[in-house]
Amino acid sequence: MIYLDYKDKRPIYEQIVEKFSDLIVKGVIVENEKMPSVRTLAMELSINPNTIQRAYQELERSGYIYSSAGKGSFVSPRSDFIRSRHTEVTERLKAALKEAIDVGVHREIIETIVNQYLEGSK
Amino acid sequence: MIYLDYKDKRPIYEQIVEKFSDLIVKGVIVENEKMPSVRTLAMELSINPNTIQRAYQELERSGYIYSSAGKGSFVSPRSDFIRSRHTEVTERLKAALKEAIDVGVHREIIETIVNQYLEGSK
Amino acid sequence: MIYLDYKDKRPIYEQIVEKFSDLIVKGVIVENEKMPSVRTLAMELSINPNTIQRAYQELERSGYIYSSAGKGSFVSPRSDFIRSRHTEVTERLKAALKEAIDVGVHREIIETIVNQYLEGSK
Amino acid sequence: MIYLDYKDKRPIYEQIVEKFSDLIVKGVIVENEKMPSVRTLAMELSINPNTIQRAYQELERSGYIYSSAGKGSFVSPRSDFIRSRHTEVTERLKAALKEAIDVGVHREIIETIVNQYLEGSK
DNA sequence: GTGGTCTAGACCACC
DNA sequence: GTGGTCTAGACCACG
Repeated sequence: MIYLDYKDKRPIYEQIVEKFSDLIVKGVIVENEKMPSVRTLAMELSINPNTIQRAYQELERSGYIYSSAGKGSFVSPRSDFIRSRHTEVTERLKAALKEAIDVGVHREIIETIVNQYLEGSK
Repeated sequence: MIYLDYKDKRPIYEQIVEKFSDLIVKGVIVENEKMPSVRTLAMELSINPNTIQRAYQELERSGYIYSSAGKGSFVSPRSDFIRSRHTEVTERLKAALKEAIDVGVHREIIETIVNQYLEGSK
Repeated sequence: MIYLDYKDKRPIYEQIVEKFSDLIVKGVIVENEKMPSVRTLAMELSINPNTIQRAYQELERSGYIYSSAGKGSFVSPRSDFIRSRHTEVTERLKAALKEAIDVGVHREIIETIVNQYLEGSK
Repeated sequence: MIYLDYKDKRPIYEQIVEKFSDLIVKGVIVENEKMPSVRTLAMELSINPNTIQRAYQELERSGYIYSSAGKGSFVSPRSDFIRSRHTEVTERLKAALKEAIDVGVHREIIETIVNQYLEGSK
């Protein structure tokens, strides 16, 4: 379900956060579905439970999951995080656009790229 | 000429690299212009010369500047780095677009954002 | 009669205690009225009877209910707990006021908030 | 500077967060002042550095301090956290008021308490 | 020296 | 069984 990339220089817990938030955003894991337990996932990835714990903690802070001791961790209802995710993503888009313009990429090139992606998503 | 942001989580040397690469890309510092010496810049920013040294190394590795022993560091000719910078920036733009679409941001919203920035740059 | 919030970080037994103590304080359940049996409530909420048991123990310890073996649990006479509940609640109010003042919230803002709530309760 | 209460059932890291946020809010520690290093504070309190780390991480997330590897942790400018602190504190006040009213504390008593504190702060 | 990450192993309350 | 906290000790990049 999840693979780690040890060549990636980002911390492991961050990779896990990214993987799961993706799965949740894309609807692969759905509302109120149970997340793998801290211990089992730790064994599966053969890393320390504390690292998983840290990742789950971040996922909870961002509203992707909720946990309750003794029961487990579960995926949050979509409405709880979808808004923040949108603004986060559009902020990144704005930054990328600003940088491209600053660096002097021609407007036509930017338009072409944007249109490609917008067409592809229809 | 350069200000440091201590609340920025990135290493200081990386901030310096970013600041100078920006200045160079935007043409504020031009081809073959002399970079401030490691020692004077270190004093100006009151940080360790090693940190400046490290930043200059990175700038050289990325092709933004070249150094000649005993004389100092100088800005590279534009053609040496401008292309790589462009592809780097457009890659980031593509990634941001893909993610926005994946997450389900409406096409109209993306178009509006893009147009805003393209208009602003005219 | 009672709903659980699984996103609440507090233990379930504590939520149950809070819900019932509220119902009792507000007079929804009255003196000497019988509490639902541990088993039926456990089934209704589909949780472990031990959890209900624990909640009832706490309620008894706090003086909200009393139980007699073989007969069930019953709501205590109001006078038994109402005083302690009042002091508890006013202590919390004092703490909140002190903190607001310490942090530097303007007196006018505090007054406005207080008046809003006092008006609303008329 | 900081004392731990081992009878307190809250986690240690949370106590530390509370102590420092108080010191910062009350201006005992001022803008850009250096926080004790993770290791020295750990030794002083004779607890594990990880626990301090966790506390500092929370303080940073809440905007009270900022940290940079290799340099240390520092108190944020007041403007960075004062707003969030105010809303947090007024929310707590509102909750306390609501509860007092729900439980049936007389309006006159609430008014008396509020006036006491408001007078005391003049 | 600093903060940040990770492991190994333990204990706790809750369910 | 679950998540949550804590300790002990290690390694890393940064300054």
